[in-house]
Amino acid sequence: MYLNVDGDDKRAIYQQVADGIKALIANGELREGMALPSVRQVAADLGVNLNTIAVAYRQLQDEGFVTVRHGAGALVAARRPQQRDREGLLRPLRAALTELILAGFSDAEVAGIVQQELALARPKGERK
Amino acid sequence: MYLNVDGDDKRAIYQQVADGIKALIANGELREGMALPSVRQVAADLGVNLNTIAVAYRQLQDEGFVTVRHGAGALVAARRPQQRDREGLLRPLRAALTELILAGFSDAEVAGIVQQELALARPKGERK
Amino acid sequence: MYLNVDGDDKRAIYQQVADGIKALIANGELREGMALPSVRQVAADLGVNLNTIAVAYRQLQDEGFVTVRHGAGALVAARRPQQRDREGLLRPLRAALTELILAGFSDAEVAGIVQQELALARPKGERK
Amino acid sequence: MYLNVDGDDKRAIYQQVADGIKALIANGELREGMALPSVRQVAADLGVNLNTIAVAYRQLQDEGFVTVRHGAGALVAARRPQQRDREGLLRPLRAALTELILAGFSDAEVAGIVQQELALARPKGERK
DNA sequence: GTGGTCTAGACCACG
DNA sequence: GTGGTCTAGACCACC
Repeated sequence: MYLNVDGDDKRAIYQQVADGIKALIANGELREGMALPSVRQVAADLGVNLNTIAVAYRQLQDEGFVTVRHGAGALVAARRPQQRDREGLLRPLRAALTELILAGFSDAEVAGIVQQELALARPKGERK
Repeated sequence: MYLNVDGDDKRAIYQQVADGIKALIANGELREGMALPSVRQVAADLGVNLNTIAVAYRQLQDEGFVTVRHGAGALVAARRPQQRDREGLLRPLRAALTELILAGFSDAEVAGIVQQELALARPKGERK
Repeated sequence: MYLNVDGDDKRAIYQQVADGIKALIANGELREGMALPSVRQVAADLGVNLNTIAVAYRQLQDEGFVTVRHGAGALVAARRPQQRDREGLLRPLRAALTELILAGFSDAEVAGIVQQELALARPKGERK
Repeated sequence: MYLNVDGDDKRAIYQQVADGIKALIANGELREGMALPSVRQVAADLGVNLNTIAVAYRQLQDEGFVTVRHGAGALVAARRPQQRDREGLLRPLRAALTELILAGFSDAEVAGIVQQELALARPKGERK
């Protein structure tokens, strides 16, 4: 279970944690129904405040990735290709691609980088 | 010159403006040496405070995309494929791709979306 | 912790503060990992507006001297001998030396002044 | 007569011009009694506004480096090791040295850089 | 006209 | 508690 927080990362700590757990769900390390580590556990492992992790879990719950069982930990929710507004989904992608373009990468290079990142973000044996 | 701010966007206003100008530079609407609209102009157009736009311009200057000449306006800087640390460049891309994956898109679909966004982010006649 | 702003100084207040903190880092009063005083604290101490100090801290963060953790304070960043373009580094030195020359100091005198200032700018026990 | 303005330089244009002329005086290219090029000439050469150069000349006059003959151009003033307040003279030096230290240079390296810059800033045949 | 700085005061987001 | 953002409005510096 690889979660970490990085001081050089501009995202808030809770966001790094939430994004990290989403990544674990995306790549299959965390599968439907599996229990997430407890808030206390994560807080201790990462050396951050309990409330910070609680906020991350709260966001994951709000977004539907996790179901919290009152007083009994959190589970990875059943996958739901629920439609999120396409705009909210594409905005971060656009910004990221713009940065790559301005950094001087060609379309082909960007496509290559994307393929590479997708390979890392996907479950090992499952190609969709 | 299409710049706008969106209340639904989670980014700060000044960040939306800065990102918007970067996008205009990336797609060639703003080319090297061209003058940016004045801080006051943008502020009036978008209906936000002068200082907010000034912060955006300052960030663009700090990042080297724009050269500001005190008392005269701001110009799009000569391009500098200056290397930024790769991590800082890839982190936002990773997060964006993770969201697409979790939204249920296959690798092929994601690749298609990326191609489509790249086409929009690039200058019309210039394919790199 | 000696920070002060001087009305006779031509630099902007936020710049004086940023430079002052850089000096404290350079001379070892602020070491890697140490917490900086809070924005509010500095603002109160110096009798200037909160935002002015916030601008200084932001510049320090942008230049990599400080890592700011939203909601928790700011820390002196781990040192990074990251290369800045030599020109930008030498220009202020050239201007300063020119002023000394025009003030009538000989090369030897200038060298002496530089040694004296270096001694003040360095940590007490550590000569590099 | 080498004067130029650089968009990457953070100083105001008029300040770059004034500093440039001071450097020419310091290194002997402009000697006591010599005529400075006309405001119009410099403005045309550098491609900047007349008023900008006028401001630079005004500053040089205020600081005593130049005597302006109403309607008849400007001359390099007789040298005057006039005491400027030491603080105002040392502040820029301190800031420049701090930046060098933070960039990772040792005392010896800084001293070497200073010697090198002094050699460039001095008249060829005259070592003081 | 341009951008730069500063203030006062408000509200939000984070830990 | 911390820092981040935004506003309104002022004044300055530069071209």
